[in-house]
Amino acid sequence: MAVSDQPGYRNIREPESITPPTPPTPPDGASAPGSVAKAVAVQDRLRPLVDLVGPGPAVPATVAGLDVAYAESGDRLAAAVTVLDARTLVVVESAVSVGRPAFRYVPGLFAFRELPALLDALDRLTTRPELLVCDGHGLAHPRRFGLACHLGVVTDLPAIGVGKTPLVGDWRPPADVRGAWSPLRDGGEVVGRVLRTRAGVKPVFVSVGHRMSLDNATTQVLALTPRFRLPETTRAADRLCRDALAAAASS
DNA sequence: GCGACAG
DNA sequence: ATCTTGTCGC
Repeated sequence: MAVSDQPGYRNIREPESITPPTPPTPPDGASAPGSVAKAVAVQDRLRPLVDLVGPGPAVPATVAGLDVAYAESGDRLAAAVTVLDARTLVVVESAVSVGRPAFRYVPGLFAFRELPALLDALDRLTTRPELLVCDGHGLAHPRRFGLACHLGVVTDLPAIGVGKTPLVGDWRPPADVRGAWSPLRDGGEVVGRVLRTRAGVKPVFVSVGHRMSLDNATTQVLALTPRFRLPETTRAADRLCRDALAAAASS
């Protein structure tokens, strides 16, 4: 079956000349494929490497948040990683990387767009965080290999995905109480949880990325959301990459 | 053929 | 993702 015939993928075209002449492709899945078909192939190859058991750290010392901001022109981006003390939620280290989107946006292939810049930012850290909290999904993905899985496998760090909107799956709104959740089901399996991090506010979509159990992922997200809908890790990274983009634009 | 579609 | 006008609430 052709890629363009697969369910859930309309309007898929080859990413024309958005990707500059690409150097030799490293075999670790960290670089940008030259086509949609190759990107899907990379996901299919790396998916078996996801550790679905975990359970991951119960009391991590440090937790990293990752996020990316785009220039309005869409031709420039800033990726940020912020490392927080998991107990105090204070930022202890951070790094940014400014560059170009590595792939056009295609639902399901989102990781290829941001991964290179995020990995570059991670490389600039002196600390190795004990958990990655990604802005996007992990297993809650059409091929069970969203950004959080990709980032987790490539770095071999425990990782979870926290999305603001669903990509796949059926769900019912959880009770309007912080901590309430309902399963996110797709294709007959539970791929994540719809978690209420604040009463009276839209829930978030939590899924396993790598080396984490869904229970622990839920626990960690609640620990990171004492006050706001989104994890403090994500909020810190969001602020940082926006600021970095603004700074890069004016210099 | 018509929707649905992380950021 | 980013742009947008107004509105609500602390």
